[in-house]
Amino acid sequence: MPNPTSVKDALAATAPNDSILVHGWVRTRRDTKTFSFLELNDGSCLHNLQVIVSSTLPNYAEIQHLSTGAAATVRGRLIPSQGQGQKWEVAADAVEIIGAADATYPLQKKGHTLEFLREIAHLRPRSNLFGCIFRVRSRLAFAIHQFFQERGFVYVHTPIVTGSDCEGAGELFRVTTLDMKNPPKREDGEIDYAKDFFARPTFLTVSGQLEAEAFACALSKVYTFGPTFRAENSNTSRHASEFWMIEPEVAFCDLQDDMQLAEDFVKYLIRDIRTHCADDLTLFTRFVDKGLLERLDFVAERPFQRVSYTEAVELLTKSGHKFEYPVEYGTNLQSEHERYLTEVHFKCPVTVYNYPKEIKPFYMRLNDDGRTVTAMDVLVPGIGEIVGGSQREERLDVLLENMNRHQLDPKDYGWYIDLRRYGSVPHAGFGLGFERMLMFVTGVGNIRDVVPFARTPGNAAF
RNA sequence: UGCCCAGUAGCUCAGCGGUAGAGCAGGUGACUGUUAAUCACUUGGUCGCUGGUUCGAUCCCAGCCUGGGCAGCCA
Repeated sequence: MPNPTSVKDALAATAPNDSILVHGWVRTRRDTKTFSFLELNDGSCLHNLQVIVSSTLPNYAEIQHLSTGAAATVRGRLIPSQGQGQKWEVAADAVEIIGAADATYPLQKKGHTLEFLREIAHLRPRSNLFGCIFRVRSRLAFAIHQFFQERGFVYVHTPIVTGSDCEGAGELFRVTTLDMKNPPKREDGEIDYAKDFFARPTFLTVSGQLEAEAFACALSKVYTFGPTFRAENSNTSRHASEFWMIEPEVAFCDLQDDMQLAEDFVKYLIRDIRTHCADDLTLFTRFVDKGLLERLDFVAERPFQRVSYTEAVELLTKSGHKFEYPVEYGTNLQSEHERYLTEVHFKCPVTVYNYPKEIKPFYMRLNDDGRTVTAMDVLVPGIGEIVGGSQREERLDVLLENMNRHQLDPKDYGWYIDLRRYGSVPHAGFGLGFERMLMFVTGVGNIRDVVPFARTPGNAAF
């Protein structure tokens, strides 16, 4: 009995093979008088393997009832196809029905809406589009590790359950084993988390940055790549409650280095997907976003535009463009402003840096002007913010002052402050939203469609 | 969370104050090295839920539920 061959390998064959074994799911069946065409897909690639099933096979009557979605194993000979459209096909000697699928199988041969497919998240990876998306997702994750590993970065697993609720990146999910119906109470009537599992309040992490800083101040170049959780009631096509984030953190690194790293990183990922997921990208180009390949190449080849926040505000004010929200110094750039910069004015990714200190978190390094901090955001056409980063405040006194200004209690940040007390060095890092990068690379417009089983407000089915 | 849009067959949609139609899928048959095959016939619906208006509601109104778009928060 031969070892199973993947559809991908079968289609890439360089010579016929008179004994081949293929597993897969039936995509479609077409009958003729003396034989049937069976298209088998096993997810190894976008394409199906065409199988010729002769009516002389003993179980041919059963095979004629094989419908879309059924699982089958085929033994036979890989031969050059007589028809157009594929180089190889399999002439079956035996077809074993492993798992039938009846008429209630929800996936048709015809296209479905993305909204419908979301409701059958357990079956949608069997569609062409989602097969492509999740193969690209896998490759993108691999490329991320490759980029950092090639450059001597150390992969750090920062905690998912965190004891600090003060990372300043949004609402947190509480982690508790207390009995919600009858929680232990303190004398003041508040819930007594000292009696909880970790003997303190705990949450799901919103960022591994602070912990990554600790490791960067020891291993010099580190990165995290893991799940993060935000309990924000965000209902948009680019927010999820559970998403993956890549957070490099580099010691002896300033904002300029940081911006360069982010730019090199994004370009590397695009080039990697461009060369390793060519087939999948053609499907996105055909059915999702006609301009995808051009945009990817454009972004990979051209330098990102860099403008300071102050320049960006001036540029937007002078543009003469009417915005729904006015542009003024000291407020966050609105989506429409970011879109104007990256889609209309520069028509390429834009790195905006040096934001007013008031609108950024306490850990960002204060610039010499005393009014801005070394923050940077990378904005890309179609998605908006994909990277957010900064050089961190390494000066103990300034950090404490920042915390004071943000009304944070240094007691809650003991270990973090320690990093400035012992061998403190300039360091910087950023966070890149994995799903947003995946959206950019595939052209898919909704974050719910690049996550295997998406978690969004009001939705954690599956 | 706010504003806007939509819920009709398994899917994608049309329709209309007098309780419904198409294409695809499914079934049957024909035809064919086909490839989202083709052709003929055919099964299939409490028109999201609950109230209200009306002689009569799938259609008009209100509330609710679900989905989507945009905005805020961010990655």
